[in-house]
Amino acid sequence: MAKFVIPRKAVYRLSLYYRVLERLQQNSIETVSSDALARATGVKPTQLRKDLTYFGQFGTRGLGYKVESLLSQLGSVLRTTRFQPVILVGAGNLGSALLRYDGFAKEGFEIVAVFDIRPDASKAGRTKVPVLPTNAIKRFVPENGVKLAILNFSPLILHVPDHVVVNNVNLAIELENLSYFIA
Amino acid sequence: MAKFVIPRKAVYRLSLYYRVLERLQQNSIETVSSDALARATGVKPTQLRKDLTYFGQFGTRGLGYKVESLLSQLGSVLRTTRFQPVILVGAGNLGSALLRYDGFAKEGFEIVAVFDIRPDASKAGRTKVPVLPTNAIKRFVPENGVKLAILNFSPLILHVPDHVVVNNVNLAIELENLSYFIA
DNA sequence: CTGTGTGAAGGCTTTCACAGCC
DNA sequence: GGCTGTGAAAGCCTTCACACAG
Repeated sequence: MAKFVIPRKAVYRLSLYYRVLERLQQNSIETVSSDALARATGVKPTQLRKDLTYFGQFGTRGLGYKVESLLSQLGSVLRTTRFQPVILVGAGNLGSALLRYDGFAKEGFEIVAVFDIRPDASKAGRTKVPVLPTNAIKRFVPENGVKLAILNFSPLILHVPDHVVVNNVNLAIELENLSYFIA
Repeated sequence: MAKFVIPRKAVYRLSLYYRVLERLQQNSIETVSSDALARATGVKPTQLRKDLTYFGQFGTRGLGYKVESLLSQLGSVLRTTRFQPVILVGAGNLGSALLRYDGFAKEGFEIVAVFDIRPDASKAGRTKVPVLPTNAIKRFVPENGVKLAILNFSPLILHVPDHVVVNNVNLAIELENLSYFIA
């Protein structure tokens, strides 16, 4: 399974497929075609099939995919990626709102710490998660088994070593960008 | 200015450049090279220059870019995209946290309504923004001058006409995806 | 000689077209 | 006949190499 040749975006979509499959299973639907699954996910059927082939052959020609089996197989691809300790950078309004967002916990991610340039007590407030100064990241990460998944809500660009993966989240920019494409 | 040939991602980065330039201006820095601006934004210098050429020629060879002038020119490219009324889909924990997030207002976006499948009163709670049932979107949008910038925090795929631009935000998926690339 | 502007090359991702299996 | 699996083609975006201006 040549992991390095798999497009990033294909992996991303795997998560989308997984979620739709969960819903199908809840509704006792047993098989699904690439066409139906693709439409529910907002992608093209050929893309879905292509994405799956990066990881193996899961379907039956002429029939489609067994929901349960595909779910468990995608699960085992994604499983390794769950239950990761995560840190947040930026404890502003958005970052601290996310601390109270239980969606992460449901998905198996534990936010173990938040970092902010000015970590004042008020921000920690209602949560048990420590709010630490940004410059403490370097020490914290190896000491706490954070395998370096970082969600960055601050307006700063984090310069990190190659093995560190950062996801920058700036919703205002997302929006601005979005609206550029309006008429 | 052949707008249709401009890569989406280039437009996105324009917003990033704009923000860094604002900071530079606040610090009374007058000129900046593509190299410095690129590093501050986390992109490659050639990419920055290429991005800018989609919109015109803003620099001086051998010297760099005048911060103020570039700022105002990028501003006029992006300006049209600001002060757009926006609707949110999904009033769960994350969506309602965002209602209290003042970052959007600062950037010139006004959230005019939130839609949710089950719009119970508790969700509206502390805010003035109405929480409406999802099926009211169709009527609401044209009636309220929403030019269809939609931030979707629900786990649903929104099927919309081509002229509608949707930004799907599912942070749990972002994270899951992020962690796939860790060791 | 420094640093921008840009055609051309390269790389990555999506889409096509159709072979292969149920 | 229906639907998956997949090499090949197309499309999109990034990077390179260098011309050109100050």
